[in-house]
Amino acid sequence: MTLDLSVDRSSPVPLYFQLSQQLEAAIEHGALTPGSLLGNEIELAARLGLSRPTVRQAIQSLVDKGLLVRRRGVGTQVVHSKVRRPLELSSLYDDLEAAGQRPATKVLVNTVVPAAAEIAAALGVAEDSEVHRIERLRLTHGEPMAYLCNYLPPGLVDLDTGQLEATGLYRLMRAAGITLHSARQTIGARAATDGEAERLGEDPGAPLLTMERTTFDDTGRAVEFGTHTYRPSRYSFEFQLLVRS
Amino acid sequence: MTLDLSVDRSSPVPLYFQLSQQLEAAIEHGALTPGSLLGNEIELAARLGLSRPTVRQAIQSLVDKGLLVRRRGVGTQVVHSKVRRPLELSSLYDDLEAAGQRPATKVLVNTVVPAAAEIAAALGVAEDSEVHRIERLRLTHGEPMAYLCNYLPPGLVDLDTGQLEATGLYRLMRAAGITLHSARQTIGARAATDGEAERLGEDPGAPLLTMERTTFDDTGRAVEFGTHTYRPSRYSFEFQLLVRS
DNA sequence: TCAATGCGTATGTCCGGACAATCGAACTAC
DNA sequence: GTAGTTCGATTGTCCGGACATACGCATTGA
Repeated sequence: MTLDLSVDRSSPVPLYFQLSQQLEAAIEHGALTPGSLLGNEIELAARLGLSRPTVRQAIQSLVDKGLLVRRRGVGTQVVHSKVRRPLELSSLYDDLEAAGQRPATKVLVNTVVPAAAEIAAALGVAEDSEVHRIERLRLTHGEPMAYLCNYLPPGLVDLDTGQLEATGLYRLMRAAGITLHSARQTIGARAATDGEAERLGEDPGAPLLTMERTTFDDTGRAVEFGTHTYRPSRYSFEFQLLVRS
Repeated sequence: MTLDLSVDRSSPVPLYFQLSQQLEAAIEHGALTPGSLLGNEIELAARLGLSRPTVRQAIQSLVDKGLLVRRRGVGTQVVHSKVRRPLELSSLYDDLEAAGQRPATKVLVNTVVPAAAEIAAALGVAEDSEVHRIERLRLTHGEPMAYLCNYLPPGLVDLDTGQLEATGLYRLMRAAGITLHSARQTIGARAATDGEAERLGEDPGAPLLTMERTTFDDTGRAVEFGTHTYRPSRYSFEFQLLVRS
């Protein structure tokens, strides 16, 4: 069966984007079965009344997502494996919400403190200058799941405790006009201290999953530094990687 | 100072790639300082004797890498933050080698076993069909750092114990003509069992960092499944993320 | 003084075409 | 029958141009 594709030239949505979305939907929906050829670009362009560069741009975006593979002299085919999340920079809150977990947040601390050396270095501010400090407990199904401690440079976001409990930190930052660009992460493990064990409902010495992250906006400014600890029985990092070729 | 750029039209290397490499080198080297504008595409194309699409392709590849940011009506500027590793699908061996650690590998088991249910499901083969099983101990500075257990479908790679001790598994697979495409990973933590503690030189119940991974080639075939455990005092996952926009 | 408007500039999108490089298969010669 | 060759198909690279869109800034107006 030939795929039912069409584009709307009166729409403000770019043509290549319309096409790539339709192709992605067709793959998701099963209309394009894994391993099948996509048909050559020239003919596809002619069929849709588009130019080849436009069609190529649409296909390329799906190749970058890992859904398609191009082979010179052969064609473009659909990759078998179901790519779920190519590991984007996401907030724990969004992740849980997407998984249908209905997360709850309890703000333990929301204050301004002088920056310790490590914090100042990560955020690129002067030592002992004032930074925001937020401590939160994230719960699912009424049980604590993670303890989140974050630091932010002053003046970037208005950190309202009520909003922090209703949504994620990243969403607040984006709403404040910050363009998130990249983040440097370290994931490790260690034994719980007495205080951590108490907060998370674990025993002292129990294994904890830890994550440390510094986030940058598109000007290269550090906009957030956080140290998180997770209960490994209730959370693990799961993601999909693509080879960069 | 105007940047010293040039392309070699007689080279088989694509022009856009030559340009992107020179730009990347200039950024790395500091000739292009963070935050500086790159100059408009039209003029850059004219200066190099290239067309604008070619210049755009070069710039776009660096934008995808997170080194540049485009702003319509403004220009293209260099991002401040130093992007190190955009989290590619890499082997532990290569990572350690790149860090100058000189890793050592001890192959504990290299055999063929019937696939248990979990393994068969991950690799997409029939239960109890034969699969390769490899158990390795990775050491740095003479100390154990990770215990790696991997399963591979039969007939893909010739698993020579000597080669396994001299290099990483991924390198062997690539050498065997396998095109690695994507991998699904889960990172977590748990307490060490008695056997694990013994192998890694930790105490029973000590926190361990765990990673489970299934790797696929570009036809969507699962080509490897592995469960790894790391000593958190000696290893943690460190990487850089980019927002997909 | 401050807000609204207009303009220049740069990137975003799209077109139509050309030639090269590579893969797979059919074909041919031994 | 097998190995080497040719050839068609398809993607890779590159060109030159056109118009749309958004941002920053200067100008203008209230």
